[in-house]
Amino acid sequence: MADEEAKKVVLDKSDFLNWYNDVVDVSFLCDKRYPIKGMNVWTPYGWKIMQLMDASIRRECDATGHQEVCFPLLIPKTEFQKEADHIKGFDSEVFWVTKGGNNELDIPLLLRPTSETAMYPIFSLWVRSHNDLPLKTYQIVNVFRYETKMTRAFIRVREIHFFEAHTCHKDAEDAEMQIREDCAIMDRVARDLCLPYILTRRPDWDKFAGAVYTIGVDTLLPSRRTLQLGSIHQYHENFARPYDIKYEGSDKQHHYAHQTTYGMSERMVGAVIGVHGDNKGLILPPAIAPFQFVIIPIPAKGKLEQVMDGARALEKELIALGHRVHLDARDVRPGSKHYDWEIKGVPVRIELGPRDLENGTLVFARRDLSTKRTVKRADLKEEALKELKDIEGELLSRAKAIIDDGIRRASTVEEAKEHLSKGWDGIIQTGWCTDMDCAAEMEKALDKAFLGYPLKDVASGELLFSDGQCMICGKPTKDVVYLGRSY
RNA sequence: GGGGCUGUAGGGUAGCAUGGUCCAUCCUAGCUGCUUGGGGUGCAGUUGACCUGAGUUCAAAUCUCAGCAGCCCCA
Repeated sequence: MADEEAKKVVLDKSDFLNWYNDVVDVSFLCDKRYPIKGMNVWTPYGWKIMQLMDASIRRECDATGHQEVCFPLLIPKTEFQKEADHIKGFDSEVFWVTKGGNNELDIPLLLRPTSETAMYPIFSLWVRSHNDLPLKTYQIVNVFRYETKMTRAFIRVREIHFFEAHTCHKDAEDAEMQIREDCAIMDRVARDLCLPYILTRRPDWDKFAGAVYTIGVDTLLPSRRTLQLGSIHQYHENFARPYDIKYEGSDKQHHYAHQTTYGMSERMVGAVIGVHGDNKGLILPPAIAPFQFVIIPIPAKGKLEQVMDGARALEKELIALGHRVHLDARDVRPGSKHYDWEIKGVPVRIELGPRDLENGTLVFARRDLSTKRTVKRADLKEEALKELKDIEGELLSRAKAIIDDGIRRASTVEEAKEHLSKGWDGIIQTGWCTDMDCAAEMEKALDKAFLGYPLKDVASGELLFSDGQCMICGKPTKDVVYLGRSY
């Protein structure tokens, strides 16, 4: 099937999970027919979106002094086992390589589920003195996790296109600064995706295996369930000790490095699909749309060549202006081109026909609002920029509206149920005394899981506190928690 | 982790209960030709499939078992 063509189905976003599968299918972002569970093929169009997201991440990492590296895919079992909590966390979901040719391997190798245990033995060689710090690295590679639950394109897969930053610092304070920088990077990347998000510190039982604490970055889908965009981890010396990452300080003493990591994945593609898409298909934010403009020529008898010449000139000019453009020159009717590119989420379709050639105009069709307007050909530069900016603004404000109505406060179970009884099923903000029994009872009463402790804002990294009471036992507490449901 | 359902051309389906009617139905997409062209043109012709393996049987798309894959529900 040619990449340009889209299939016909009836999309219904009110049935979110089916809608999601259908929209991935018809927009053909990946080919799910590869015969291994949870391993899909990236199509040219889907891969381009991922690459543009990667480019956004690379730009931000490079600008903040990170260096891109690439570590091997295989990790010896012996290295993997050095940090106890880490093993426990990943044990059940690693793929093992146990044979080379016909020979059993002496030391089994595993496909990285994440790269701590691949990188840190080498970090211990790289980090010698305080002059080597901070060490800020990242890589964009595939990781493997043996998911036993049902897989879902981009959201739960076994081969994951993954970004991971790994840093080493001289002390805890420097590592904290890194985490704040990570939040700032997240903020800029999320802006490209037009996705607002929620920052929470995960509860202890839900933190990354081996971390001191984990900050989760979640966006909210229209179904008011969360989808994780990324996570940021503070390790302190937890990995530096078993992997012996030490440096000699200016005090001539040897110290363990303090480490952080930051992860994001192809799940962001899932989030963009889920948050922005509608019953006509995808809606892509301009920053990551493979084509920001698609030109649809409207031919007429005897004027085909003139129209095509005009279309080619228009294409050339838009490219020169720095936009990603596609001229759809297929010999099919214009109407079917509209449908095809609508499904694929192209922000702006530009019609150019004989009338436009005569009048010196173009017709802009916006994907997000489904509106058309006529613009002067002479104003192309300004109009093109304005259109993309307007679309970004519209997508962001729609997504913000989902989050704004997605979190509600409740100090008692009754109050929470009051919210939930009206068909609203979002995130509940409440107080928690930190007692585990209360946590379990809370999750059960609300039929939701702990998301974590919300952060006050991106810049400070501080938690949001308030004078409240535990939802279950009523004891006074300053701790504020979010409970919700996730994909 | 437990349970249920499903697997037929690129996609969607009929056939399966009661094995033979099926070198397998229809829609769509593909290909060839003509026609058409500001939101899914129309006509004619045409290519293409029973998930894999084992079993039962004179005979398997259809029954049995296993594997693989997909979907759903519950914990």
